[in-house]
Amino acid sequence: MKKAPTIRDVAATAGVSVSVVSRVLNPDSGPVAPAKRQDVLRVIDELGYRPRAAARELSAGHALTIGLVVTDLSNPFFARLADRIVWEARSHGVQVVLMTTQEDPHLEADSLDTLLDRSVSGVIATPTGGNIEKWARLQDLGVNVVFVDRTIEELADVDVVSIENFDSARRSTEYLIGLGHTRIALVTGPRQTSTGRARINGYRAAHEEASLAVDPLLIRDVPFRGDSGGDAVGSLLAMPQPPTALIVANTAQVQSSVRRLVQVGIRIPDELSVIVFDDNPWTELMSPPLSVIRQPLDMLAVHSLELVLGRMQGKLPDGPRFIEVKADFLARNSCAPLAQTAIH
Amino acid sequence: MKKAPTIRDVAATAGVSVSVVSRVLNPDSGPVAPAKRQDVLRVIDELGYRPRAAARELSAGHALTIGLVVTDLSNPFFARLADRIVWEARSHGVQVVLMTTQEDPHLEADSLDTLLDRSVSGVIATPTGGNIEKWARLQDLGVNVVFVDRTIEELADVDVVSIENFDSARRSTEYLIGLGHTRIALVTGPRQTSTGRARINGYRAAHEEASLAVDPLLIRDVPFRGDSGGDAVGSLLAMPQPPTALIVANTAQVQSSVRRLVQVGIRIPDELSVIVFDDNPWTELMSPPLSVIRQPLDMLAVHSLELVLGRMQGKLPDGPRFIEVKADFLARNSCAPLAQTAIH
DNA sequence: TTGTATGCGTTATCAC
DNA sequence: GTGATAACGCATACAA
Repeated sequence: MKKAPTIRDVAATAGVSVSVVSRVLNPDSGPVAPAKRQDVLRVIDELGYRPRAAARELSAGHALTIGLVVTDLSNPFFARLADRIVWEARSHGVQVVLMTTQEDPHLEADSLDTLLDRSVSGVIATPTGGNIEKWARLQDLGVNVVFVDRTIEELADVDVVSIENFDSARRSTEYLIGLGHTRIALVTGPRQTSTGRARINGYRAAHEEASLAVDPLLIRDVPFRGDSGGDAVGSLLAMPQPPTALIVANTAQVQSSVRRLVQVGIRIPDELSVIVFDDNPWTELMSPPLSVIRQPLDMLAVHSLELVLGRMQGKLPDGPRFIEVKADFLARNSCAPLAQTAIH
Repeated sequence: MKKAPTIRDVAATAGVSVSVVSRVLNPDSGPVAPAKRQDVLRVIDELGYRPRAAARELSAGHALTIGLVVTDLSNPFFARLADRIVWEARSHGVQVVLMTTQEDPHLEADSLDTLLDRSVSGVIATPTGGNIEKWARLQDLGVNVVFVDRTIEELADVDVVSIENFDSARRSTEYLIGLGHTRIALVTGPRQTSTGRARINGYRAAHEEASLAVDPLLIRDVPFRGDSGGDAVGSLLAMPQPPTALIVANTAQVQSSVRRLVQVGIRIPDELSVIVFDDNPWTELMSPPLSVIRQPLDMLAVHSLELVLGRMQGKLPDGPRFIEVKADFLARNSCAPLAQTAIH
């Protein structure tokens, strides 16, 4: 177990001073004679020298690193988001430290502290909704914060990237109304979240548009964690006058919801039309293939990274940005006109 | 945008020297009077002081960080593995920097360099198979390396955690043979990988045991990336004498393989019995629910983390460890006796 | 028990 | 063009 060479080793064996080596390492930091540059580069290669990140960061005051704070990587939505972000970040030479919160504000608080210790220059996060002061403090310390998928409205000055929640919910609802459904159930995220509210509003808007009353009992805002989606589905199906259509707009609860549907053996779309918010490949493999609102998480990833990096390089105008990306509705075979819907 | 307080700020406002502060920060590094300790702790809290990681690492010579190198987070197997590892690591106070390789040795090489720069004290990885010297160098520099799921046999002295590949393949094959099948196809990973070979051997062993000849054309070792699984399935189904059973033992290719099966509309298990290596929840949601070899990635995660941490704390005996965890076979409804299998 | 001084590896400032 | 040298923030050996 030998120890890694330092800039001094390079300087010594190349017969120059550390300043010269540093300058070839950071090309724009000063002049260096072409001949010496070659020498130094050769030695660097020979010795396998690599500058230590810790030293750089200490000197620079901040790290070429961003924090990625998601709730849970076992949710394919976040997993794929993370995948794209890591990938995109790499191509810009920035590392990603990953933290998960399990939707728990305490764990989130922990993560934010740690990120601060690391002096990351940016954070991409799906906030739990708590820790307002902590997020503010982070920003105050010069960390660029970008929220993705959700947001915290109390927090000014933070960039946000999300899908068109209102519109997506409205379109799905319209589609089902167009099929003749009047009792459409909605399983969505907590009302405390921006996402949850926007989707409920979209659902409502579609009803108003069609002069349809909405039965509040058909709207279930459930937590992101646990089996809440499945439970909601169970309870909806047990209603005296059950819904003939269902929209699962809580991405984290799609799997649990669908599992319940499969378990109770309800026939889709004959007995129930179904639309889910997801972009999971397996929705296509079911029978019938599920109609989905496909979340373009490539776009989410690209935009959020663009934002942090842009901020880091100071090449973005002041003032928070709000980017909404369109989510496509993909009709497959899980929805049918009400006419052919059996009576329960 | 104010700047974060340093240890000096704390020392000053607490009316002590930096060493005292440092000692309360690192309890076992020296004595400090109870009264002063309280003072310092109070000031730390008031100022919201947190030690900077970069400075600590520079001083210590290494970081309380591990690198996690996986091929691809859009593969749920790795996503969930990552989730568990991050979770487990957090509870031990170590951060995780995440990198993906896309199965590309070049990207992997890049990642290893970066990890070196960061002076991580440990790496958990799913190696691509290349970069032998680089892995060796990493170890030589004192980085604890743990391979998970796969391994590189040329590399001595590295800890490995994997599932019982040979046994899992053998049991699946035996199960199908027991059902009367004699033409069992196997889609697995590249023969260059330890995993791929072990699974082929297991498959072979089951055949020998039953005095059954193996048709080499039924064994398809395909890459981890791309649609190779689907293509293999297509080609298998097009054989003059197609298989009556299929084992997809390449976790990364399960989705593409199953998609193909769904596309061609083959009836499972009537026309084809199917077993896949996976632990993905959606396998249960299909009709019929797929029989699977369930990879206990909780165990993989826990063990690999235990190994790196154990090495980091020097509390593990010398010499490489090889941990194999059992994978359960879960019979669902995608396999049927040959008797009821239709003639193609 | 406490404080002072030095080093960790780099970058940046400034003389030369 | 180049080379000392002082930060950067923390830990630590050593002196007090």
